Amino acid sequence: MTTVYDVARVAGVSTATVSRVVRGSSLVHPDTRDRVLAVVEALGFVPDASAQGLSRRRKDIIGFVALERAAGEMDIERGTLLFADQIVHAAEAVLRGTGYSLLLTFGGRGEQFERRVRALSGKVDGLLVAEEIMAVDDLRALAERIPVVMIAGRPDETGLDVIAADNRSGMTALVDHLVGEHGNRRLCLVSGPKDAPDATARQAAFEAAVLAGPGSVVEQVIHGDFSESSGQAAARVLLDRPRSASRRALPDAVVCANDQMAIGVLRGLQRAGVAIPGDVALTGFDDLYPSHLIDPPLTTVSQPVRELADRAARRLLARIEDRSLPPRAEILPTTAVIRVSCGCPGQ
Amino acid sequence: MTTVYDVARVAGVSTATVSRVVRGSSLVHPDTRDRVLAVVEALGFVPDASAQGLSRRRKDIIGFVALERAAGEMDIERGTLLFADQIVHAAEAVLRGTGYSLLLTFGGRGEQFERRVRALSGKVDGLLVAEEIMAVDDLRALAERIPVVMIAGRPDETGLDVIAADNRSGMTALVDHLVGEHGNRRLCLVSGPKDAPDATARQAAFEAAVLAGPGSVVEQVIHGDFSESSGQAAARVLLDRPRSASRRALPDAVVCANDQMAIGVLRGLQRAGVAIPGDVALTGFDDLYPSHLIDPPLTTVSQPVRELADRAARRLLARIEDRSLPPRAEILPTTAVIRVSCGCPGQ
DNA sequence: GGCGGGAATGTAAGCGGTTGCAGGGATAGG
DNA sequence: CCTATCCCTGCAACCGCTTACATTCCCGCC
Repeated sequence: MTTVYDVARVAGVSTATVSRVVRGSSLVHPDTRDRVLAVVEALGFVPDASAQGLSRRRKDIIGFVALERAAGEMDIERGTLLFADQIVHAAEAVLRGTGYSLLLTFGGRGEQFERRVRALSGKVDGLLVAEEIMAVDDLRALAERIPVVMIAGRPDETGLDVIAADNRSGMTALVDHLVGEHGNRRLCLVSGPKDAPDATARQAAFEAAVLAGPGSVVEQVIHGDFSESSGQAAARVLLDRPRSASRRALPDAVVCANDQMAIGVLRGLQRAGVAIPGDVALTGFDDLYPSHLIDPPLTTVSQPVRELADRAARRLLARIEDRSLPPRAEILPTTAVIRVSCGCPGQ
Repeated sequence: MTTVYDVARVAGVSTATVSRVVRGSSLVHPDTRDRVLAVVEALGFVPDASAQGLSRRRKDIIGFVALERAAGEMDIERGTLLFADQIVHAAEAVLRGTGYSLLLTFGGRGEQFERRVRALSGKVDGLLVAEEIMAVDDLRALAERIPVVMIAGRPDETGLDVIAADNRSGMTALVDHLVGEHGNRRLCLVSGPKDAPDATARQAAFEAAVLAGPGSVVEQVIHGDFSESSGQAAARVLLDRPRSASRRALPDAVVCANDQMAIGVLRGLQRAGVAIPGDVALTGFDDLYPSHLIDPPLTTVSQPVRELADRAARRLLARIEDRSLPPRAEILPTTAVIRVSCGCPGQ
């Protein structure tokens, strides 16, 4: 491996000069610079990042930690671009121009994982943490050593930088659309697990929005687990509802707390001969699924994933520059994406 | 930032001992070890990876370089798990147990990109390079400095380690299925660009397999560009074919060189009232799309992406251990994934 | 001619770990 | 009681690059 010493010797200068040339310092005579550069090229010299990092106290690497889907989920998710992947791409794009690189680790809670993140923290200048992957205490401990920015965590009083999306705005817009544009009155929600923060936030927003609508009512809330199969189960529940004189069996619209469950509901209802959106309007949440493959295209709420990652990366870089920045929670709005499953015409 | 010196001082030992404890060396008295460990914990000491890297001549990081989809493609690809993402997950899974981390960079050919990869090479112990992202010469130059393993590149005489998939086996199995099981005789191929190695390989395999079939013929080859819209264009070409006494307008089966184009063809034909697979059998290639969202589920050829990445990662680790390993090209078979669009019953 | 000043370059001290080698203490054997 | 061994620890020299500070050299000007 060629080093600055090799280059210095061959070029007949000191290592200081080599370093200055390589790092692009201005205080080098053009002739010298050219000579050194030629030698660098000839010898194929690439500075060792460890040595640079040690000397400059900066590694030019930032870490990204996210949940790995379990092996079981893998098949379910097969073919879908995950939240984490989108974040990776967006964050990498920000870093691209800066000389920083992205180091990543996936995993889930657990002793082993904490250890890995800890080791990881020695390799990076800052950490991007997606979702609620670690206990808040561990996060705080981490944040004391290196800058940490959370993506999509609960923007609570952790005292950490957080960039998150607001479940409310999109859900409200969605319900307004369903009620206002399409005149739906009797709405059902297929919610997530009761202990999932996102699920409860979406449910609260849903209920508030329906309550605010002219004459609209929450007819039923069914709890799923965010999986497609739990969506199918929800469909069965809907289909089994007794029809009475005062109400038809199916509601006007079914709002789901994520896209996967919406797909499940869609499949379940379609299989029973229910037309979507003809008989029932249906919506999802997240906009992670490739909606153009679904028939009908799914009306949903879009999380600004790339924007989230983009801002988080920038925030982290800023914090690395200036460790004393006050931590801040930044909340981005979600938006309703109107496609066809709500009853709107295509295209 | 606490260092080994801090720990040593507090624990009343030398830095050597601290280092030995942290690295898990056996030559430390249990009592000493416990004392040091306690201090490490109390002080929240995490060894600096740069210093370790410099000293041990190993960074415990491997790099991954892949093509970034252009901004334009982004929308088309929206919601699909990309080749690169799958590789990232698989490679990371291999590394997870080893103490190595994955550092990644996306990009495309171009001066700027070469530079970035070069700088990257100073940060890692080895490089995983996906697809033909760099000129072979640049790759060779890289490989002279650090271990490099290519994923899915052409397994030609580059003298580099390559792990690639074989287009032939899957395509052959697919055509055999179409011809043998479903009795299709008149087949069309929607191929890729003429200068794309994968496209030509798939086309050659297709033609050979059809030729080998009992009475089967290649009725037409249409060239697309791997995009969904080019698939739609291909559908138009198929629909415009003159029908004559000797042949119906549509072929028995349309084989596509990737899934995207297959989706395009599907949409185009369905829109014209053609039933898939009732009127025409249709197949894709890659199995990257979330086929369970498509109606009908797409019969296609599966690239063993995760297996590719898994082996590449292992190979790279092996090469890092022993730089003198002879380079080897490893070719994995592709397999036909029979779903519904070929005419088979679902589930 | 002498001197202040600025530009270009060199010297060398770190940066924070790791590890070969040496030292010291305790135990066992002579 | 002396010495050979075996453990356990410490000393100190790197690893390769950066950078504060020192040095040298060249101008220009009084």
